[in-house]
Amino acid sequence: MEEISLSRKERERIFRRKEIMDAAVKFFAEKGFGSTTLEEIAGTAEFGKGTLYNYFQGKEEIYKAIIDDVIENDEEIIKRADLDSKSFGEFVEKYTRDLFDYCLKNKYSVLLFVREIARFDRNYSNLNHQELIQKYSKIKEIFAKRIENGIKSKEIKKFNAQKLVVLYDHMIFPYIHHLIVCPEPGMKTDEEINFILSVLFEGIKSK
Amino acid sequence: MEEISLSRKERERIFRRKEIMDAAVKFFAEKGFGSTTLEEIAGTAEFGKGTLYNYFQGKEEIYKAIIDDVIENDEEIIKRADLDSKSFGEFVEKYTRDLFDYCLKNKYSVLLFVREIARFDRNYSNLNHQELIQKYSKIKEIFAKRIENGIKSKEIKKFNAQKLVVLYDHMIFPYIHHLIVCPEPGMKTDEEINFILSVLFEGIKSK
Amino acid sequence: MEEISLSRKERERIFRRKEIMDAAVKFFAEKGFGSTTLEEIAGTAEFGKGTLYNYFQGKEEIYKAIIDDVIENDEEIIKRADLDSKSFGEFVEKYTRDLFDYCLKNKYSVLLFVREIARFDRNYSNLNHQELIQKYSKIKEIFAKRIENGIKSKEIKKFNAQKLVVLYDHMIFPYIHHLIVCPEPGMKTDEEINFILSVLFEGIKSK
Amino acid sequence: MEEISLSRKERERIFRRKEIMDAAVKFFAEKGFGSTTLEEIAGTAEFGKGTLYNYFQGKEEIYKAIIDDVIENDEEIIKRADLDSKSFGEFVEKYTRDLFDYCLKNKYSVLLFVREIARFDRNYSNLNHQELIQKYSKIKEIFAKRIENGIKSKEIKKFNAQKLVVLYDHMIFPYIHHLIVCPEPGMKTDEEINFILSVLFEGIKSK
DNA sequence: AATGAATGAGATTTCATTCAT
DNA sequence: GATGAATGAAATCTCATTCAT
Repeated sequence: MEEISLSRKERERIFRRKEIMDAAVKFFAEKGFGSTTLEEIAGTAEFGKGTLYNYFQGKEEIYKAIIDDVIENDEEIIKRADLDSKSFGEFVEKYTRDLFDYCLKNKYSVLLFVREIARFDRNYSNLNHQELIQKYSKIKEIFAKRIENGIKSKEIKKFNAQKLVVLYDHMIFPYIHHLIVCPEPGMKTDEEINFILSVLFEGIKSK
Repeated sequence: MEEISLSRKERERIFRRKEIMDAAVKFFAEKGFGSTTLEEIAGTAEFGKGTLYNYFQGKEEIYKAIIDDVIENDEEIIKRADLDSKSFGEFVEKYTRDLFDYCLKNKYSVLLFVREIARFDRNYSNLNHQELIQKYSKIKEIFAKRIENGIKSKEIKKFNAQKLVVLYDHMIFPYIHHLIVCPEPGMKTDEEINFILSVLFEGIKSK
Repeated sequence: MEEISLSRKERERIFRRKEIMDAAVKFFAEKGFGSTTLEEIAGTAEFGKGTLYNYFQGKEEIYKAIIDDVIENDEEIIKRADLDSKSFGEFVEKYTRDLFDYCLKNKYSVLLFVREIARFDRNYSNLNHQELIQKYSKIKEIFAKRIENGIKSKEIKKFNAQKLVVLYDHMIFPYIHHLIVCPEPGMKTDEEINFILSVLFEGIKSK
Repeated sequence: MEEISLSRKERERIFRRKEIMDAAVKFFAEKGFGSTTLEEIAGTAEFGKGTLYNYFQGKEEIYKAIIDDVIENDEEIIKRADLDSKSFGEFVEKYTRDLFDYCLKNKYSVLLFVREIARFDRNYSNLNHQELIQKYSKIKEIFAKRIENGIKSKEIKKFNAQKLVVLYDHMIFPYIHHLIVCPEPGMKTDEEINFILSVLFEGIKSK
């Protein structure tokens, strides 16, 4: 009985944390960390200011939790794509498709990620994100390994894998972001994915 | 005589504005607008805090002036490339090369631009950037027109021009940024440009 | 139950606003708006600096609230005198007496009013006091109407009513102020009122 | 020659001091000491900010010089009236008339005086005005003495002289101020003086 | 657990005064 | 003597955090 009660409490706690993060991500994405106030977040989350402190240690922890969440999802997505695919092409397509789905459901997370990803290249951060940066590095490593395999199997040309990862990340997130922010009626995910992957694989030059 | 004297003052004023902007861009880029303090800016610029107010109306104006400066340079660069090139390939190469040069000399501006460019898609801004956004739109229009011409002349495949511009912008700035932040010794600009343009034109798939 | 609880909070809020205003009026009166600091006000009100902002939007709002309060009280006093009196003499005596009472209990408000009343003649104000000025005009109108009636009923001589109001106001407030600031031991309100009303009604010339 | 040159310089110096004071009085009167900036004053006086310091030690000295000037003129006016008149009535009339003339030529001085006179009752001042207050006391003494004489000679009723002075001062300055600020076309000084003196001497009650 | 009033450290901004030109 | 750029002390204002209820 007690265990069940605790478990419900625990579930509620996680649910409320998520609600706060959902409220916060919008502001962090649009205004940046320093220009966002806890009052805005609390107001949007429909909690009192003080209540946030029952769920997070402070502003920074909310921020970290959001980024963490995005990275964790990204990691899960890439791992699944890695497992479920054989060729490099298959891998990228699956990864891109699932990323798309995730982003469409979490539009402010993408915007935040687009704005923050630049910092991850190095420790360009006033906050201490060592763990986050390391987690993000793992994702990049998985990608890089698949690229190297793709090169070995002659599926793709011989490129510097690190650079290609950078190129992909900085191409895919802003592009998704653009689709979210400037949506065209009748947009079809498949077509968009085909477009971006065709550019990536075939280039823009006509044959 | 008097005219020269006035002109010197004016030149000095512009020079000092630039010094302040140079000090500020570093912080805006690394920490974001809201987390940057005027004290940091003033300290780096080696001015007293109050002196900044003789050159700018406030923190926001400094920020705007920096973005404005980047966009103005971008505009100049793309216009020159537009004039000096015949084919689309020639145009992109020239534009990319000059952008590279500019960015290598203004590394914090790129970083700032990478972080802020996402906002320009829509009015995602706590600051009022109408003019800036319009200026940036003009740059994109020039690019889009060249793409359409490239499509007409069968130089490149039939893509949605708007989307391709987005793709290019969000690919080139982060990539340059990455090179600046994670520099490899012996990096050669030409090779980097060849790499990114080869991906863009030919794709990554081996033939 | 809930209603009572809400009401207590609201009452407390109003009470604290008044405490801040009471602390502020002293400084505004003695030193003027521009030379008064929020630190002084907060210190005297025994609040932290930031707390003031939970009750007022800023320094200016505190100032306006004080003036507003004085004018509101003045309005109430003159309206009651207007209702409770028949002859003009009765009216002025009642109004003057109640004004005296109010002023003796709110000495800094008088001082402030004496210093600021001059601005009300016209929009001589760096602050925007349109509403306040209008409220004050209403008070003057009530007085002017009574004067006109007094003239009609031959109780008083034929004067320009507007000018007489000005004269009364600029005579009564400074005089009360003088009594507060330079109090003589054994001062009796009745005698003071008799003095000022005798001058006003009979003049100083001996018969 | 040198003496003449010095003398011209000295005259110019005094002239420029006056110009600065004329510019300043407007702002001190309208906005108060603390809310007036030297930049405003310098701008209006058509001098550079730094130039003010060649003529005054600082903001406070400008302020003092203005009040000093008003009081000196007031003193001169009352002294002349004192000398040139026999009866109390004659004295008050002459004093009032000359005060009117002076005020009409120095409208901001009156406004300033109206706003500052309240402080003189006691040392209600953040600035140190001991000398000014003493000077002003002298003026009041001259007036009080004439009142006492007027009482002795049965010209006027037996009033407390101090209080009557207060009443006169606080009646005359605001009234003049009102005429300046809300001027009616065709206003005649003589009539206004007659009005105010008739109230003062005869009262408002109809016989 | 939820709240929001209170707080004060720290941010932005103002401005009298100085001083090199 | 005239100037206005530079300054920093001091002002206003913001807001993350605490804490009593």
